[in-house]
Amino acid sequence: MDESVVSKQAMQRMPYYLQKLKEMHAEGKTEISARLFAEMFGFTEIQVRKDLASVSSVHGKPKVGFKISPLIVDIENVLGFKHENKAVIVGAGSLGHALMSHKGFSEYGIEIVAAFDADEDKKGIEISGKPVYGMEQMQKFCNENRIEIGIVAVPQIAAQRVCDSLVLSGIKAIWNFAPLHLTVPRGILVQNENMAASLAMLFKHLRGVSDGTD
Amino acid sequence: MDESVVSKQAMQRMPYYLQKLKEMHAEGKTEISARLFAEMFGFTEIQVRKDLASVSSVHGKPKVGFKISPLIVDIENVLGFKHENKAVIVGAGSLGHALMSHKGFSEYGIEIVAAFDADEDKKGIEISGKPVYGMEQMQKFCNENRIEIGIVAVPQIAAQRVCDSLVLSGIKAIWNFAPLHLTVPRGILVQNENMAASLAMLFKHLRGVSDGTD
DNA sequence: TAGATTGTTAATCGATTAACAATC
DNA sequence: TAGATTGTTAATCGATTAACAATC
Repeated sequence: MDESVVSKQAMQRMPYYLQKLKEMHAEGKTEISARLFAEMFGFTEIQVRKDLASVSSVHGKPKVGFKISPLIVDIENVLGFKHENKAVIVGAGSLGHALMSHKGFSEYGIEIVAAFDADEDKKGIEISGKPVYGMEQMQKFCNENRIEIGIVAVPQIAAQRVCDSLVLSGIKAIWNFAPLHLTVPRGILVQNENMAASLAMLFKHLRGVSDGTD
Repeated sequence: MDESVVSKQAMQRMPYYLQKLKEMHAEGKTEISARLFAEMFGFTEIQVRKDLASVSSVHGKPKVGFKISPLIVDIENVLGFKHENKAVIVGAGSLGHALMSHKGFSEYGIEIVAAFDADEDKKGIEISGKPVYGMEQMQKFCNENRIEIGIVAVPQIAAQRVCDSLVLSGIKAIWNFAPLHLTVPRGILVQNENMAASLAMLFKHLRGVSDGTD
């Protein structure tokens, strides 16, 4: 009964399995084989098998594969999508707006409960039914509501300052959409939604392997 | 004169170096040492040195480090941020809106030139000075303007269909914001902006290492 | 010169893949 | 039983880290 170790990269593949499993479940299917997933996602069969085995509470059955229903529960548990994790967002600009309006987050176990913005005009408004407060109310609000996640959706120039305020407000993890490195005390996690890095990969592919040789 | 190999992961760290180098350049600084970067970003000194060496066109100088100006150019070249890459976006909802309004993309070498949306009401409007067309115009537009990048910002349910249309329109790379796996022909790259995976990492940290043990 | 910092070569670590036995 | 698919153990691969020589 070792604590099965799920590698960081396997963790990143889990949401894709989960999404497909839910779809198949809705279609009335009951089993999935590693081979089938491998084909769908373009992973190797062995990799999928290892991934599924590392999270599944029940063994896969030779010749049939893994049972879909328990697997859904297992993956949701591993991912943490089962708990409802409360988050606040800082920055009610167009990105903040998009995130607050996003319907799918509840499915990922995250609930955005409020936003904060330095702009006086935005104070007091609601976006998708969620209140927007002034920055000065952040600390009190986060403490009272035991918020653990802060989402940074402000321009680069304000990001570090906002990040510091979030830390002071008792936040434990920061989801950062600003394109820069945030400096935080030990014990606080910064998860970067690194669009620049994504684009870099994309361009690399476009230009092919032969470029910059001389 | 080997083609220096920049690893995939190093590639993802480059935007952070670039951002900081630009900042330092603006402050009038001329050199950066690996040690200093390591401290700033929480990487190891050796890793930073290897990263910088792998892209730098000029050797670093013992005791001083790397010259900032040429390094900026080198990293921009490696990342592909120098060329202006034209992209179209599909889905003019709140996320599409946020992406179209985002000022920083030009700095990353990407230019969003138009959006497409199935909603009749959105046809003909402009968002941040960029036109929104109906879906039926996509293929013609992309061919005529030799668009290589398509951004998918539609709900999950429409994503695969949109993806197929983009491929038919001659797109070479897809930047996918929908939370599912897209199936594409060989040779087409899908770069996922995988928010679910980010959140999974974040939750894992919040709940600490001890969870799901029994 | 002395010392800080780079560059290079080898060792380690983690993740993926391969080979093959186990089992429904 | 036969065959498909799982599970496990070993081999490979890529990235990081360590050790140390080179050099401004």
